[in-house]
Amino acid sequence: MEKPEDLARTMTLLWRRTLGSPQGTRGPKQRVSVDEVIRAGIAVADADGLPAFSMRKVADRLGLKLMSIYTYVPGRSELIGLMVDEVIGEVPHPPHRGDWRARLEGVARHQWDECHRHPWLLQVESSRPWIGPHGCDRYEWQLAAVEGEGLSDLDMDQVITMIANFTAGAARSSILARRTVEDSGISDVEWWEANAPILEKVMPPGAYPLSGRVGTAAGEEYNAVSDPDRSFRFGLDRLLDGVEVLLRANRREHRIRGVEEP
Amino acid sequence: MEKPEDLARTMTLLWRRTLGSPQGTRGPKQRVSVDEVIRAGIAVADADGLPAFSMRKVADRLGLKLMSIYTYVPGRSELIGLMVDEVIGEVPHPPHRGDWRARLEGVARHQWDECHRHPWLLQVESSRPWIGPHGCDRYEWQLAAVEGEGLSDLDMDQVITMIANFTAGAARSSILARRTVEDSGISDVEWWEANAPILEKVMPPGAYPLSGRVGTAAGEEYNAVSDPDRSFRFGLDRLLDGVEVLLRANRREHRIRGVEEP
DNA sequence: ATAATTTTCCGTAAGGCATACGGAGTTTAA
DNA sequence: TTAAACTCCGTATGCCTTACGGAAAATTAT
Repeated sequence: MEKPEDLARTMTLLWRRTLGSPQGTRGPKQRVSVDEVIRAGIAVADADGLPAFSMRKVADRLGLKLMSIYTYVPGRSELIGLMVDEVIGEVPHPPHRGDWRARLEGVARHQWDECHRHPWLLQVESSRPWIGPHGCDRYEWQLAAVEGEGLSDLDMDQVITMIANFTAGAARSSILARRTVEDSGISDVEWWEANAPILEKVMPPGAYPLSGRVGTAAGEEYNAVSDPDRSFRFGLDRLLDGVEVLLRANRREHRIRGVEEP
Repeated sequence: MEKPEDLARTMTLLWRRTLGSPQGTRGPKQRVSVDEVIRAGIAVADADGLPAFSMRKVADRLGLKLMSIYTYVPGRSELIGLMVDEVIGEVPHPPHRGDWRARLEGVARHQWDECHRHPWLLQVESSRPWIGPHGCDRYEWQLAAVEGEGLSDLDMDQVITMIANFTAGAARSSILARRTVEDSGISDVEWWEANAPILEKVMPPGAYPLSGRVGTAAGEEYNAVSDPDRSFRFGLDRLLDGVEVLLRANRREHRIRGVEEP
């Protein structure tokens, strides 16, 4: 579905800062820049989400007509790829400080914040992952957080992947919950008024003993049906405890084999 | 954006097995059933994914015309809600066996398999989560996996949420990777032919030392850019190690307080 | 200075989508 | 027998992406 020439063109757009603009200079000047198109795209996606993200809205925001956008980027999905790499580079990766645990927490928190700044990131499903400059920097920075702790190269990759997967899942829950309260055009009251009579009819008392007990406890503690931020911290703590178990096991094995430790 | 009467209607559709069909019997008989509509919807989503899921395709599959579908379900998003609950009930939850670790592994694996059977599940973003019968059963079953291990009600909820979040994130990666090799219309060769010259120009040797080292090791081991199933198992093992740490800490605290243990 | 070339901007149109509305026909209840 | 309720569906509105081609602008070649 994707033409090879579009692929090459998108790659040169992704790496435009490194490559410069090697175009012939004939023809009228462009009224805006690729960067402006990308930033406008991000603004639209931030405001409306990815399903409602349209080329027309990007054009409107720039004072251009719809079809002009296609002289800047090959198409919608390529523009989204460019937006993703742009957003990854938005907040610089802070230098790593503290022990491995603090560093990994930083990596996870960085991704968590990013997902909440641009909730459409988790809606992106490109057929090919684009290899852009900021994505590459990100991976290098993530790996640096676990370098020098005695993990194998493979386990370094696995640990990073695990953190990223968990964070993505938790952020997805969080964003979905936020959308629920924010932009569903129906109020909590209306929602309960419509649901309660049916749920009462359909759930005999004692039908869901554990759900009832736990749901009540959770509801009282959270004052809501869930507390995504808290779930993120809880899960991350357990995950890092698990990493600690792995690191300890590695160190023990090294000692048995007679390898020196710092 | 959602009308209250549609909400109530969808709830009675969700719980149709429990409620029966309390409709007046006037007018022509329906040519198909709601269940058939839902199953047709699932078939379409399985085949084409959620973005390409359309009411017209559902109608075509049932031998009906487009607008007739709207006499069965209020609209597209409500139909998707019904499809989700249907799919959750598709494979019965097996009774829990073994220790807590085996049980939680079963819970995670159940969700993992489900996501791969119906990859569109992770594309669903409803404004309101529908409370359906199978979803309720699922939560009860998940909680039963950690009941009786000395966790507080709140921590039971947190542990389940954590497993679900991680599994969702890992499954998302897995499904994205699968789609990349399967249905992007461009071959691996074409992809590299378009990317390699630019990447060579743009990545001086030594620019990404850790990525280079780890990426090479991972590539050789996986024979691919990633191995999602392996990442899932790795992450789940670390996660469960982390739960074990929590359980141990709980037990120690109980002992200090002089509470009996089984 | 003039012609050729390249590039931008954009109008139009094709083909997809959800769904609001209303009409025709069918079945049951009054 | 008539009124009501319900199903099926044709039509229309208003979104969406993107292929194609034309007009105008800016540079390069002559």
